[in-house]
Amino acid sequence: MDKVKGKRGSTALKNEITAYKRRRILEEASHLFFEKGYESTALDAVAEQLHVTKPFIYSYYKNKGELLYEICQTGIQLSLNVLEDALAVEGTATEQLKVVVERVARIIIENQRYISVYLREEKSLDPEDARRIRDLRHKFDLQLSDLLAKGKRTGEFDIQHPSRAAIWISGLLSWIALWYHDGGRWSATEVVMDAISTVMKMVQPAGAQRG
Amino acid sequence: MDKVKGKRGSTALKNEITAYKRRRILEEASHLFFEKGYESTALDAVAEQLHVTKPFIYSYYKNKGELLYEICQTGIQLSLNVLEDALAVEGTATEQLKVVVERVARIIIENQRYISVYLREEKSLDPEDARRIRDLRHKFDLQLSDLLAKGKRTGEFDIQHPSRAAIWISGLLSWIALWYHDGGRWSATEVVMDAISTVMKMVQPAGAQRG
DNA sequence: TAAAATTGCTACTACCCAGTAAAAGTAGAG
DNA sequence: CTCTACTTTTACTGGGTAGTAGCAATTTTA
Repeated sequence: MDKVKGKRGSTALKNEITAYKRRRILEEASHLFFEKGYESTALDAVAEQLHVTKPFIYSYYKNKGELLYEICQTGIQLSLNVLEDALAVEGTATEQLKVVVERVARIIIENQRYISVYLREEKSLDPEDARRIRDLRHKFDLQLSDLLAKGKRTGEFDIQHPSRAAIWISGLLSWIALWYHDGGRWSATEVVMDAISTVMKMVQPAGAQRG
Repeated sequence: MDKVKGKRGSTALKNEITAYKRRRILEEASHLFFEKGYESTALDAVAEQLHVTKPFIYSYYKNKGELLYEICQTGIQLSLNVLEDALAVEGTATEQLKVVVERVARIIIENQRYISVYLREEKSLDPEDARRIRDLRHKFDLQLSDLLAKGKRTGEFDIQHPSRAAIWISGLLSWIALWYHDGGRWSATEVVMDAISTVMKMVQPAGAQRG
């Protein structure tokens, strides 16, 4: 029996279970926040989806705001991670940009709930939390901007202002979260492909060939 | 004394005053909904801004939802009107598209509050109201799509699928409402100009000159 | 100036929901 | 079997707000 910090038994497994419960709570909360909006969703409704009660949630999350923070943070952090992974792939700016757009578009479609809850509910976040997430987005835009600047130097891209171009591109990607829906007019793959070619046209110099 | 429909006196002026009061209510409501979100804004707060009381608002609007509807509807209707005006201007598809993007971008910046409240709070709308506004947006996308299709036929535009391109373009325009802010890094004019050149690059065939 | 209509406000209700205290239930250790 | 630690629930409070009934003030009409 280890008395380390007052805990006993197989803490490893216990932590996994706790983590699992937290994930499930987050999942159902994100569904409901996405469907009905944050303020219109009662934690009792989230609890009901999980067949538990509200105080159950409160023993895994400090309050409703923390739940919102984790949802918003998750979406943005995932996008940022994917961007950084994609940038690590060797290649020309053109090749890298294609990989970035493809992967980020995919992750946004897969995590649509998280991203769109963030875009819609930013105002409901605790100001400090909002700032932290804005910093992540800023990091995203900066890295994208650096890539565009690199492509501009090599002559691959024709853009006037990399940081403004980065905003249009990250906007185009975010926009997917706001209108895409499963089983809609277009498949995820079509949307991703179209996002790639649209972004490439935005940056390609006049006279360039279609990639 | 005209007993027409139970009204008397100078109904014309009275109606103007009533309309003015409704506009003022809408204006303050849109400010607060924009700053704090719809559900987090109490009608008492709106009343306070106007130096009146809540029942005052209820004598000009049926309920809080009607206020939200008018705000959302206003923003979208304005954009649609501007699009239709712009399409009435004679010219090639290229010229028309430039005019469309310029005017719509401007109207979106001018009416940012209305547009972004709509984008964020669509889920809080009465389903019937939401449908009506979605129809307006759909009309917008269709007209834009027709313009793109026309440009494609004449060879001015190189796009695979006009209706998907229309979504990217209307997304790019809507996106402005979500990140632009007065006194920020870029002026309204810079943003509008950049929107135009970005959209034109999205549709221009390979080998085309910068406009 | 008095009646009638209109306009706005005071004061209230009814409901919803975030958050909590404390009890009940459950499982492992000896 | 029972003590202990942990998990989940029952049952509640407090604060906030949408919406309303009815009164008070003002303006209009005659």
